[in-house]
Amino acid sequence: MSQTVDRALSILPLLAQGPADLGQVAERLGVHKSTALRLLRTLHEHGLVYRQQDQRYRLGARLFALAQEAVENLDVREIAHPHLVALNERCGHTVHLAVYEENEVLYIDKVESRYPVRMYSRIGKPVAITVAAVAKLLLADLPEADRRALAERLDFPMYTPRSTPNAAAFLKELATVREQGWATDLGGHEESINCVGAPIRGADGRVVAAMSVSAPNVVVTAEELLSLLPLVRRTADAITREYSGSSPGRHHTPSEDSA
Amino acid sequence: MSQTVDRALSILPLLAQGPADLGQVAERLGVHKSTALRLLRTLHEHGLVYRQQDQRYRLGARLFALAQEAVENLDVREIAHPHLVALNERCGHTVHLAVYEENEVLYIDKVESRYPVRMYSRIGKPVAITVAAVAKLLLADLPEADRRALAERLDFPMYTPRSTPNAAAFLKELATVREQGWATDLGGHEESINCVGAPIRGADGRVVAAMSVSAPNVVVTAEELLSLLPLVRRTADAITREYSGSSPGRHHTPSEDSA
DNA sequence: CGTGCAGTTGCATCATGTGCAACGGTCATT
DNA sequence: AATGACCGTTGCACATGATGCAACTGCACG
Repeated sequence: MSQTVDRALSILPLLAQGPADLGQVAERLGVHKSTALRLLRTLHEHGLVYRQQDQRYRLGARLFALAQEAVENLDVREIAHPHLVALNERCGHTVHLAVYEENEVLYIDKVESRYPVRMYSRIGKPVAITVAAVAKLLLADLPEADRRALAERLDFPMYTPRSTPNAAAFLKELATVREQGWATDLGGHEESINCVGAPIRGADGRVVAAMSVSAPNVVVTAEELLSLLPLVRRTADAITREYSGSSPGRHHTPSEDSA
Repeated sequence: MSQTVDRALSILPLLAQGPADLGQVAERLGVHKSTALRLLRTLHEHGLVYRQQDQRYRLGARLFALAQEAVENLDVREIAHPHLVALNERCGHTVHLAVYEENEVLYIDKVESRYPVRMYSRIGKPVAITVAAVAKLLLADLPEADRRALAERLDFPMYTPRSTPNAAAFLKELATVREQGWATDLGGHEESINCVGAPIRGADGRVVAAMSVSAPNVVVTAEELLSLLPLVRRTADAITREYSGSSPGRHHTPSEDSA
């Protein structure tokens, strides 16, 4: 909507692919060098872009700062974290928390076995949206039309023989997940890794986040992992209760909304 | 330099503090609501900003994607990583890799004991620039004038009684580090954590990154950790050799540059 | 010593971003 | 129920501010 800003922001993904000099930026943007220069300077002032010794530009540090601050401030994450830690202490496995946003699913917290290490290593990276338990949970809650539209648009990479193969199977899986209120990923992403997950809901009943417990085959069998399901669901429900109950001050009104 | 872009980008740190609605954004930007709307829409189209159900805006997922891609593409990181892993396998402790940029020091890689987990949990967060071993290494290499100017500008929080107390002590410490070619942090940030670090240099001899090994008191004493210094230095030197030698294709000319 | 290339600057033009005022929807008040 | 306040949204006329050009600089290379 705003040409100048639009052009400036287009520079970011361009630089994400690797450093580029002024000429390259101008060319790939389709603008005059002087224009590109001014845009880059503005980005630079805000720290989003950094100029290395060879004069080429690359993405800057402030970007990390922003991403960091953003994730720190997510209400759900804050509320959920202690619950995730507690769950991890009881079962010992890796615990994930994820949200859905604009056709992407991303992890916003993770508790690793033993160490309570928040690791954002996969943030931003395309999560295996067609197979991950948390992805199924988040997508299952979308209105049917959206689910259908999304399924059509997706690729279905066969990470393993047990990966979701196509849109039809995916939609069926989502329907199941939607009905039963929990989800699994049994070797669909990595042959030897299984997950069980449950949804976290807002005051209006809609799924706002999803959590899962993951463990490799060699530690516990899929059956053993599934036996944790009640515990996982109880944890998710506890988070749901706290989240939908305690934050009426944050949201304008915790009621309405339909779309 | 470009007013429109400048305003748009100013929205990001604003939203990093927490979600805000249109009115708040417009007010804090000092522009008309309709202007703020158009800027937000543009940011939204690029995924940098997300609109939650209550219509308020917060930072978007693409931000993480960009930060992620950016860090993935850092040459030093790529080259250093296997060396860091090898070092970790030999000594078992946590290994960090950091760079300096625009008055900030940030971690770009980390190898945790046992697990080769890349953890960006501290990326973007103000690293304890006055005490961390890697920070000292990176800052020690700046031209003296810059060091002095920076030291004046800094705060010197006393994380522990052993933290660097003031600018004078800091500059002295940097001089020492500069001369000896390695640095430590003995309980200066967390009472029980010690670190030893060494610099990684580019072809021109300037410090481009720094690495360190950290371990808690309870596992190894400071003396024991210091005994790892030769190993740490050898690792850093190995990275230096590979980095300054092998990448003549990436940089225009691996020679010149002085500023 | 000249040629070519990349980054930078100043400037005239007009495209673009701007603020205003008016509309529509939702919620709170009387 | 009806009223009023508030917030997001739209269309528009104006002039601010972004654009591309051309000329200048500094550097590297032949």
